[in-house]
Amino acid sequence: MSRTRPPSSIAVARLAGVSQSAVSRTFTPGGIVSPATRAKVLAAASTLGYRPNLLSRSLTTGRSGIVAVAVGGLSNPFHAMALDCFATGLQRRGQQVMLVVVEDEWALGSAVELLSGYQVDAVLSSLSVNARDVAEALTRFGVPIVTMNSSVTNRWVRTVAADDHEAGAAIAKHLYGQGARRFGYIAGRSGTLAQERREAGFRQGLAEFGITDCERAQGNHLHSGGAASVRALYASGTGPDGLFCLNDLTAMGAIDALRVEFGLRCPEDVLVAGYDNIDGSAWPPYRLTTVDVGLDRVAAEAFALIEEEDGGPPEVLVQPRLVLRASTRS
Amino acid sequence: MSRTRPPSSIAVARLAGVSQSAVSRTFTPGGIVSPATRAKVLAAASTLGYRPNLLSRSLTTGRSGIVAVAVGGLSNPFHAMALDCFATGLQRRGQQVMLVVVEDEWALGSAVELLSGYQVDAVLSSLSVNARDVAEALTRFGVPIVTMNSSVTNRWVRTVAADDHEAGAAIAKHLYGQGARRFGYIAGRSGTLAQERREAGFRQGLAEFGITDCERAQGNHLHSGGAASVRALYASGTGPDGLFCLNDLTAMGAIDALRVEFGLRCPEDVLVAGYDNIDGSAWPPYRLTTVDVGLDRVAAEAFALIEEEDGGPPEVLVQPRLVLRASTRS
DNA sequence: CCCCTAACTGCATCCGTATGCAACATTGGC
DNA sequence: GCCAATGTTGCATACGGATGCAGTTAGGGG
Repeated sequence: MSRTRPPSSIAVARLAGVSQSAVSRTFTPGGIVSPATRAKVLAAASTLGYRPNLLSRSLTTGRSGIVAVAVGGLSNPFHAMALDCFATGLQRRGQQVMLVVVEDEWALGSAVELLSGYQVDAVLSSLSVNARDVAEALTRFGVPIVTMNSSVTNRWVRTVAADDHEAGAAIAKHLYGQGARRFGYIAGRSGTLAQERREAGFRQGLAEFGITDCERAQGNHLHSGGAASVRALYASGTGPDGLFCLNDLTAMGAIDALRVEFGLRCPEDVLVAGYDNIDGSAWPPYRLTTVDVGLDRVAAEAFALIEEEDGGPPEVLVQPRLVLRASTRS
Repeated sequence: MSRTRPPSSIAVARLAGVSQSAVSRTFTPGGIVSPATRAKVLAAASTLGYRPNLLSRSLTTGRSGIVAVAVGGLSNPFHAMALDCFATGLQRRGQQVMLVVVEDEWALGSAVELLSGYQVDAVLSSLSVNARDVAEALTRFGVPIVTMNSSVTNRWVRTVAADDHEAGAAIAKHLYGQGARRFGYIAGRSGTLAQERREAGFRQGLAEFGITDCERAQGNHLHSGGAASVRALYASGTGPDGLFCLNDLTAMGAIDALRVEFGLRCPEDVLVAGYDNIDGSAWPPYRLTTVDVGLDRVAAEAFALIEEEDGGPPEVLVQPRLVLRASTRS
């Protein structure tokens, strides 16, 4: 596509019969120009279709106005929600979003390396950083990074976390209160912090009722993993009657498999709870009890963190909210 | 966050005892430097943690390496899928993604205005452009724009379209073949082209069986709109026994409402088909017959278009694929 | 009517990198 | 031992815009 260079401030200045600085000042917020000059400049700019080149502006100002957002696979609605939240929030604040889709925290490292070349003002990530060497690598770029649920933080890597432990315990208490006595937990793929905290909280919650047994299966954060886990848990003998899944997608897969493959009803035979409060969790086939982390608040805290002067807290905790629905109403 | 400016090529040059141009050539693909100099430069660069500033590079080269992607609300999984496709494809091609979340095509106009200030090399959008003045506004920026399903195209605004008309007709034929005789169509909010083509194709398909009656309701592209439309269609008397919805989310809402609010079964009482083939459409409660537009091919064609020299086709058509599932198996 | 001040303008320079051009060194051929 | 060809290097400048500083102008007060 043969692109001719767009008009520069010099071209506008020439047409308007003023200096290039006058053009620059006209388009710089807070720039001092007389109304007459401003009018001439704006007229010339509009006939030429001039728009200031924001990249070269960032050369002098040192701020690009670009914030990078790194998210995991968008086929998980939670990641899509998080991205939507971050992106619209940033747009409202007049910042641009550079998107990176990333597999895991190691990919985050190389992504940030690349992004630092684009002088991004900050990086927001819905992934967590739990490996010390990844955190150190990220630190090298001198870019403020805000992640979700990281266990490793430092001057440049901060985190906004939901109180997953608390939420896990609350789910345990709720399930017990609804009459469940044989418990199961369906985990995610890797040992992420969110995952570990939810499970630990759940088990501690159970322990308070003197329950130490809790079956466990490994999913993949997706619908298919929930279904596969149910197959593993219920294949022989009686499975759990209270099931906590690390996220909604997993829980929905679990419910579907319980019904279709084992003829078990939810909530009559098995109580199921999830996490994330994605749109689908509220639909009639599921009516899933779940946990809403409050992405709006997470985003707001993240925005505050990247503006924070040095010395801000390395970790901010947000209180998630239990969403009770029919999937756990016995 | 007090950020100290990152090291520049001059700093590296000084440390390595060479000229700034030598540093530049070392980091420019195809740059001519002797192995000895390159080694010195790389050593100095690594001790300083130097990364070339890609923004100032784009100042001289005229290409930023940034492609903008504009998508509608990400709570619709289809948009999330499209974004995922575009983003991973662009990343693989070494381009960066600037994301804009946008309400409608008018918002697209102002978004592109802003983006052109960032010298994006191209704009990909999962929205369609149907208003002539929007298309003309977009043209002013001299940025190649590839949209989905636009009815207005020109030198700068091209489009990759799925053959929605054909797909709509195929759905009609399929529903008729499965025994449906009273038909209904649930539309989207606005008069987008995709929407109109799907409906027109559906009606034409019905016409081939001599059917000219087709009830109609207006949804909102979301689950809630499908449910509301079903309420409108089935409130009085017998509703349709063959229902085509402009997208999967709407269809899933329709199915849920049919079952929960009217006690109607799908597919036994009503055949329901959707469009998009989002993940959830395959889950047991729905097993939705739908249309897969083949986002991979769409993305590939879009990439080809933005590289095309002048004179490429303004519109590329992609053949969608019918996905038959239990929701239409009588 | 004059002087001082405030408002504005343009000049020059800088931001970090790319690149045409001339200068330079090295090597080989004769 | 001289010249030319080849391969490197640095100098200078350009990209588009922001800004300190000095100079200009207009306006107000005495």
